Amino acid sequence: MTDILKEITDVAIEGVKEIYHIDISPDDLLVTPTKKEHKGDFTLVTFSLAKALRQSPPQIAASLGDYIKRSRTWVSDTEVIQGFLNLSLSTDYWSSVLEEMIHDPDYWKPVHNPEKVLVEFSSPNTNKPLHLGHIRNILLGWATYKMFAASGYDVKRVQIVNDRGIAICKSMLAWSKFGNGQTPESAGMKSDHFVGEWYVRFEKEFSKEYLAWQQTDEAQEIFQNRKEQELSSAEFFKNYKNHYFNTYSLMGLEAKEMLLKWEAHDADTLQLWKKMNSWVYAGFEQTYKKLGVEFDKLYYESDTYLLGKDIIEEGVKRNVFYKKDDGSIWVDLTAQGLDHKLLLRKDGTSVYMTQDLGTAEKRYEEFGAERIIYVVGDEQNYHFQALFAMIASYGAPYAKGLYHLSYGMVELPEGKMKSREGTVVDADDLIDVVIKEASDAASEREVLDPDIIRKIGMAALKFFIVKVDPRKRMVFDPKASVDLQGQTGPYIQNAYVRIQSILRKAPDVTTGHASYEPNEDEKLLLNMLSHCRQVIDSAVKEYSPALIANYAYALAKEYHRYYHDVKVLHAESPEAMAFRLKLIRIIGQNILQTMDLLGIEMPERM
RNA sequence: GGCUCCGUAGCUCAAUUGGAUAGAGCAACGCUCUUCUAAAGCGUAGGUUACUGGUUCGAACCCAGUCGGAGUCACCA
Repeated sequence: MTDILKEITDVAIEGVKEIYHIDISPDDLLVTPTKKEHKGDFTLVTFSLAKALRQSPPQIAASLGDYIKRSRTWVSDTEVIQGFLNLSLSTDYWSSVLEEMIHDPDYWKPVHNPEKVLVEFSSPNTNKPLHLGHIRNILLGWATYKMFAASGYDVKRVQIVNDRGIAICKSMLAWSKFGNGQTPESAGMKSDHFVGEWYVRFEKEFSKEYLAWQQTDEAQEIFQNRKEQELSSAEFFKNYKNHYFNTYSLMGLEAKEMLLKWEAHDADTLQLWKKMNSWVYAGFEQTYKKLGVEFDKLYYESDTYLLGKDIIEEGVKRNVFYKKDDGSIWVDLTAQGLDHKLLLRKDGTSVYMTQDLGTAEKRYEEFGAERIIYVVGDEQNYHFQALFAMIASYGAPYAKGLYHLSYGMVELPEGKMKSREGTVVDADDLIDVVIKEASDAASEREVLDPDIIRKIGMAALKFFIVKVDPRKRMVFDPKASVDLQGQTGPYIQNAYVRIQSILRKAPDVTTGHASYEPNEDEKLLLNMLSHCRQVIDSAVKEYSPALIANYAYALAKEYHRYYHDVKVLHAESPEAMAFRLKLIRIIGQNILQTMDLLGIEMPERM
């Protein structure tokens, strides 16, 4: 009786055949947990059968109810309301559910084939520290890794580090111009923040230069001849900034020269690049550690940015891609509802798309990954659509296993984060704030272990983010995220802690509980626990750790109420105590395990 | 403007994929600690699921249109 939903479906199909002599498939039936306000544990919805069986839903429900009750001992009672058939399951059934859970510590895990899966997440640029957007990415990536692994998949965690390009050159340039040989140590700063400061410095100096240029005759003439005459000066120059950087800017020129030198393997440039990147990596490492994540393999863009060219060459030969007169190479994706995409510039250098092709190929060769999950923000939806369509177009064996786990942007209550306006929430700052908040709250109670405080603060932060459906944009309210009450990580931790507190005081119990009849709350808790597997399976199928978060919260909430209503250690009978001790132990384990899938740790006390 | 996604209580989010009277938390108000941890529990109040129409036994969910928001449409990543 491992899968009660299947059992119910089976007996219903059997019943329909017996009574109506008609074959139906499991897809024709819907079995759901019974709504709390009605009596029963599971509900069979019969409306969809009405047409095929030529009878009204209440009649069908009644006859099926009779049949099921007659033929299955584990159904103790049935009730028909409209076309809903509510089934109550027997005490024996619930008792056996508890026993199965006790004897199978992995009862909550869905089972899948050990398919090889790669999860790519985090994937930062090396010119500045991690921020709130990365945190959502990292937590989603980590939870995805954990839930796939728990379901039996062979999962590898990777990130691609965007360690080259114009952005890091900006930091490098500003540091070499204005840095006077400062180091993170001499400046007393976390090393990735230190590098970020130089990026900011570049932007500041560049803005100054740009502003000054706007006053020149050259700039004014361009402004006068603008296509969109309705634009104000400020609006026009805001849009023109990128173009200015690439054409007139001296600093832009210097940065681009630096990039060229880097590509030409200029020794000094490479040395500077290595130095600054090593600072950034040291900083990232600390942040990852605080977030409790690690990786199996790091890919560096500096190693991969030339990949993919042979695929393109091959594709041109096979007429999958085409060459324009100027020598650039393109792919036509109009058949897939997309447009033409560039793959190789006319000078033969590659673009982002090119290396993505190469990297996917490389990963398939290295890991034999049958599925690659890219955790990347939804602003890149189109890019991945094109990428996957393209890979499919040349018939790569791994094409069908590619998935873009697209998540929505994190916004602040006052709107979008903008680095230019300094409204970006830094990852390290945020972590400090939530831990500080946990510490303040703890000091009002009793003095607590710093490690417990850390767990509580991180739980608040992580749960706040991971409980939201990844696909949706979310608003991150810093004040609400440090909340320790209500629908939060610490609320769930508190349920766990209360269980541990009881278990610490519990005597060794040898009494059986066979004669104990569980009450409604206990049946509900067991019901929830036995659903855990389906929840995680849905989370895996939908790539949504939020489902697990919502499950864990619902379980904790139900437990808190149960805790309030029922005594475990001072139960009315030894059988009741035996039953409840087993039950709460399972609940505790389940909370621990499901929260672990989200990267959230449980303290023993709080 | 084209394409994609979104719109649920004052705020942040759910809703078992088309099922019963749309649920939680926060904020507000009122209760409950000599009790296994009150970071908790209980109650009150809060909704025309943006709007209009359609599909059907049944719609927050599917279809059409309208309004509002976001993303994207780079020889950037």
